Amino acid sequence: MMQKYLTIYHELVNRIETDYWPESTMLPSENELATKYDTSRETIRKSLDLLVQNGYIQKIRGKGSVVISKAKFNFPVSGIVSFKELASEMQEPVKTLVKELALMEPEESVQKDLEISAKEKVWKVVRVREISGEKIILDKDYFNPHYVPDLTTEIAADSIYDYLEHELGLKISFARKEIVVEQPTEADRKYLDLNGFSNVVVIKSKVYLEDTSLFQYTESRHRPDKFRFVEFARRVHN
Amino acid sequence: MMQKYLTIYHELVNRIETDYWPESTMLPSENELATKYDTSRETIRKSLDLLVQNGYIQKIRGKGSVVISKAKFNFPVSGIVSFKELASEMQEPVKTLVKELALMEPEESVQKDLEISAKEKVWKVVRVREISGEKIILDKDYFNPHYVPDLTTEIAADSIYDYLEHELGLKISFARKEIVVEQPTEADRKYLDLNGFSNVVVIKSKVYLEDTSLFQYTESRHRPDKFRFVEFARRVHN
DNA sequence: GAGTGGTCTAGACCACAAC
DNA sequence: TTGTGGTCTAGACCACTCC
Repeated sequence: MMQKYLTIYHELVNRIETDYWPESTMLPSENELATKYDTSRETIRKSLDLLVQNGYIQKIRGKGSVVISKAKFNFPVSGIVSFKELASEMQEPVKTLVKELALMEPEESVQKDLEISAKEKVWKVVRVREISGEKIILDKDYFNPHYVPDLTTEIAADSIYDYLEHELGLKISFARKEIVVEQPTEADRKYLDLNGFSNVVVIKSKVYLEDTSLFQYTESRHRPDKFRFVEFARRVHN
Repeated sequence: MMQKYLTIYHELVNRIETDYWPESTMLPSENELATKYDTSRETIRKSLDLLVQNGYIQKIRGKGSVVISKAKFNFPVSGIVSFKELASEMQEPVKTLVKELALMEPEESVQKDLEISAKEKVWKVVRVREISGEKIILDKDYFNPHYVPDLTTEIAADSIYDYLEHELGLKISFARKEIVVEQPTEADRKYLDLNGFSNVVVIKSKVYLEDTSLFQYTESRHRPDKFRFVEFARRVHN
């Protein structure tokens, strides 16, 4: 049995996404919802908090909750969401090409990024993402073998995250990301269809497990014309 | 009197940022904190939720809350945080140059972005941000005059957000942002020290008030070598 | 004055981790 | 078995909006 507040949250999301409640509609009041779902107001508020965080509604004190949802879609900015998950929401056909997969002694910079002591080996995976037949993204992943003892080309071609979460039972929890623009490296020129572009957009991520251990460092290198990042942000007055 | 949970949140943030609780320390349990602050556990949990959202701690079921904070700093990515706020956290000297300020009939694209009917005028503000003597960022802001009737060069040179929030009493609430890479425009070439770069990173934002009305559209155009965006992301399993 | 969302309480039971 | 965080409840009072 799923938690009440999550069940209610999903039902409300559904009503918004199916336009049962179109944009700028007022939701029923918290008391009404509590009665309707036969629960307490605090539980309803927990569901509404999720709607607020995910950009579906805006609460207005003394008035109520307004639907503000718009089309929402992210372009592949990997790190905490798997490429397979993103690809499933995209229109264009996508393909993954595994270029490199090895357990090796890492370069010094990676050693530092993965916070690993010298001489420890790491998994290095290099993959190209092809979108509509063009090689757009170069993903370089490094895994701490303490958490990821084995990897195969089959896994890398499908979804490493699927494998980690469902086969190994790892619980991925949070990531620290950084987006910068860099000069293309040799590997970028070799593997990507750069079309003369003299920059690539790079998303660098450190990914952590539920117990706060760092297990992955990733660089996702994008051709700039195909890069797009969307965000919903709230102004905080803490 | 500030709300209890915010007061407690700030006190906990302070303990983390001053290294009273360094990284990977275990916080006192929720029950201990509730006793210590003479409050209920739910109130403590509200404070801890804020710490989680802002990347200070990670909660582990059955164990406790671990400090995960690292140095946190954002490079000027304007839209929902004012440049003045960002500048105050930066090391380098910054300067704002107002290049244009006028109430005018907007181009068609801006009309659309601001969701304004034809023939309505908008405030257009063009400003250059100089960092360590280099012209790095070009900010183009458009305001709906229904919410922002007056603007002056003095306000634009200092902080428009200060003026909106403290003088006009506007309550800025949320924004939808998009980050893309574009070719430099004529204005970019004219106003910025592009140093031969053939791309600019553009952050486009629509900014909304508490009552969900759209009042501002902004393009913040950055020289790519000085652009940097950092993010803390959680993996959601909703 | 009636209705809304914001805060806070004092309990309860649960799933999970550690011993 | 004990202690932790996760969920849920039924109430209370407040600040705010609207009529």
